[in-house]
Amino acid sequence: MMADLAQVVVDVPTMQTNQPYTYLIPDRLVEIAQAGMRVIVPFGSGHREVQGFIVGKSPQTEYDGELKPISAVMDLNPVVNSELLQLSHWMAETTYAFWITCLYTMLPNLLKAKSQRMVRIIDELSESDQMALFGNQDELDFSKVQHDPETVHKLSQLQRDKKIEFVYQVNDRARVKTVTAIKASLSFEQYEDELQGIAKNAKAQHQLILYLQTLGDQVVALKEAQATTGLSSATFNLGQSRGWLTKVQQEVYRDPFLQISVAQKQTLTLNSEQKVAVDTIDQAIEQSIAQTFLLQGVTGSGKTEVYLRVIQTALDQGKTALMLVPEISLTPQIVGRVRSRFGDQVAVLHSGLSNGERYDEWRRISRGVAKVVVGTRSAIFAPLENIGVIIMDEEHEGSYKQDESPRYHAREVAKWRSDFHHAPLVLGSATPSLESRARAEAGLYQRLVLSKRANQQALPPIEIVDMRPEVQKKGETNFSQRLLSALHARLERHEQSVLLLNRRGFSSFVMCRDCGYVLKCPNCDISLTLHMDSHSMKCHYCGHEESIPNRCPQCQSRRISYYGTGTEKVTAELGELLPNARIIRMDVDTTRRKGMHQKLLDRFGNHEADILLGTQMIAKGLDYPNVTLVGVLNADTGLDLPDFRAAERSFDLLTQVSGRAGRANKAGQVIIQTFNPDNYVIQLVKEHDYERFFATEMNLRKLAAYPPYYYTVRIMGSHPDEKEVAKAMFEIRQQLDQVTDSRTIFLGPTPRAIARLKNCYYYQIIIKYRLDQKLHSLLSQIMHEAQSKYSRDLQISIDPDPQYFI
DNA sequence: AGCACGCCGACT
DNA sequence: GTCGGCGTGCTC
Repeated sequence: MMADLAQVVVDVPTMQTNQPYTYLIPDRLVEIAQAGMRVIVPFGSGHREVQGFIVGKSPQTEYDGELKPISAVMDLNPVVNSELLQLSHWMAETTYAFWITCLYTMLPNLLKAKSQRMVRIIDELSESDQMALFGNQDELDFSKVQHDPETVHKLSQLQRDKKIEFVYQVNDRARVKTVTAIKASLSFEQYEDELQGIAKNAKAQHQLILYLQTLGDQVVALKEAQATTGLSSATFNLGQSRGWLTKVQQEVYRDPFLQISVAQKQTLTLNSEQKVAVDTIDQAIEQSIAQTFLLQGVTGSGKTEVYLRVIQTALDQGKTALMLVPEISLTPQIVGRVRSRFGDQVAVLHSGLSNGERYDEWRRISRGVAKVVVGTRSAIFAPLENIGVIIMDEEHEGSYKQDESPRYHAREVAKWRSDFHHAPLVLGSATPSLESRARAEAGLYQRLVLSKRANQQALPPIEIVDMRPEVQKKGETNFSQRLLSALHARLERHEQSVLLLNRRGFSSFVMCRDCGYVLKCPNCDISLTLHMDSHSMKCHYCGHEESIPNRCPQCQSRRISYYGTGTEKVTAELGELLPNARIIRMDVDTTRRKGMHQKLLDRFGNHEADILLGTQMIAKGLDYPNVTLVGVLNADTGLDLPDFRAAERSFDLLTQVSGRAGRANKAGQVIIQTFNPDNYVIQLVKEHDYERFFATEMNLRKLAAYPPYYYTVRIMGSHPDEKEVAKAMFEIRQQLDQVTDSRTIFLGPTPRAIARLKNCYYYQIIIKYRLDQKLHSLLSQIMHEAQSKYSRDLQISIDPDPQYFI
């Protein structure tokens, strides 16, 4: 029996509608409608239509109400295959997100249709209403008038009088880019006949026919045909009207690679450690084993070459490969290398692409044209089939966790797909996350170590400079004598230096020196940040902007000025200390414009500057042979944040930035300035000793019951009224206490460090657990009940394994 | 989300 | 008496 019912997940992201609804498949669509296709369905009262996904078909349903039919099917082929459909469901379950949100997250933006609310006239209006509201049209886009209360009021009256109705239109935005192309419409002999018929002096026509004879069945872009023949478009038009050729619209893919410079193709020989790693992973690919490997390699140890080799193996086996990188803009070299090795088989997916480019890359993957995918977090959903290997470079990076719903971790999704495809997963890092390193310790992951740099250079020596005596001697400064003379030496030798200003958890704010007043955002309880570019104070959370005060609003003192160190201030100080040095400053302000990031790096790479001074963003991926000195101006700021991962992140940052020195044949040197020279993080960075850092940090995590010993979940509640959130969150806490395992630990509810944000109050409960059978279903239940149980404005979100705790 | 339904206060 | 405010429940 033909299934004629479809289970549809509708685009109404609420907990109450987070389930498949049953629809009739009308006869005309029975042959077409498949699971994984987007559909338009009527939903709710009135003429409301929404987009949805068919997630299954069935001949029967439990639902005994009246069924509505699917209005339209939006796709000819499923946009979500069976694997990704299952994955979306799993993700919705494990991240407490709406199924519909998960489905959209896996697809390019363009496939999210925009629904338009139109107002349509159904009965004659008075002359004045007609003109005032609709003019000469009989339809009106409601979104254009919805902010005008008078018009809205008028429209709702007319609706009540049944003069107008509201209609919802769903427009698919996905457009395929096409170019005009031509193809020959006659046979070789027929063209011979045509040649007899044209005038002797019609040279252009003659040439056109000769050209068409060479084409055979080929379809050639009109532009290209013009270029090769040198004939004008008029000639081709004439050819069309004579019936010599036909014009067709040919689908093309937008090329996102035009801007990425492709590095020189080079074959590198593997050292013995690399060889072991490659062979081991190759074996898992060939035998289709879903083993996870932790590829632990010091900075510059040639992890990329290992990736490329195992991708090649997957391709040789007729399989595909998926490679994730933390941020494309920071690792353009890697993309370049993959592309130079595998050419057109590579598709790239990252945030820098336009919606159109992203859609085209996605289609190339979907159709099996692209067999290797390189991309950032969301590329983990690339519709590749028959995956042979999945690679995650810099697996410890926080950017692999999405910090909005669905709050998935790409590592977990990668694991899921690795299991599904029976393909190995390779996690690469110089400073693995404690979670991954601990799993390797427990034997769940297989550890592969690259302990030597590929270029045989030793890791650069790291020197720790105690800033306390420096500041006592010279007063407030960002540069120790030691660092200054090292910079001097580089200038004289025409070598380059990189300076890191650690700004994590640190901002330039305005403070009154007399009364201590700090300028804060009126909407959010956080300090405003000084922006010299725009001469204003800005809130980094809500975007509030005001002018820089010259008198303290509290005590009227004029001694109100900025406090803290920004790259601007440091650049100025450096300019005074080393007047001859050419400095490039890199931070969020100088790289805000698209492409600026790469431009600045390119300038530095071309030795147009001696010193690159920047924030965290300079720590990764930078690979310039002429850099022999790395200085860290203030190693401390990240160490004492109220976040259990602060030490781990600092270790990673300092290790990464140290790795920028001495990449080629010149020896490198690293100088780290700190007010805490004895801190274990600083000391172990100096020793290049990740393993001891791991052991030390694991002990601390064990004592404090944090990951990897415990799992964490955060429940966040928000409401415009503080009393409402607090009440609801305390009730949730009680509910948790009663049901969950006694060994499970709760923190809170507490107001967030920034309790008020965008005029909402935030409270959070942190849950730490090891084994808790009931917790998951209880959390799902809390999500479900939230809307009906508490105030309607209460927002509850649940974040499994949150990355930031402040 | 968006809409209907229903229950209360303040108005022609 | 009724218009319109918003709290509540439902959407195959």
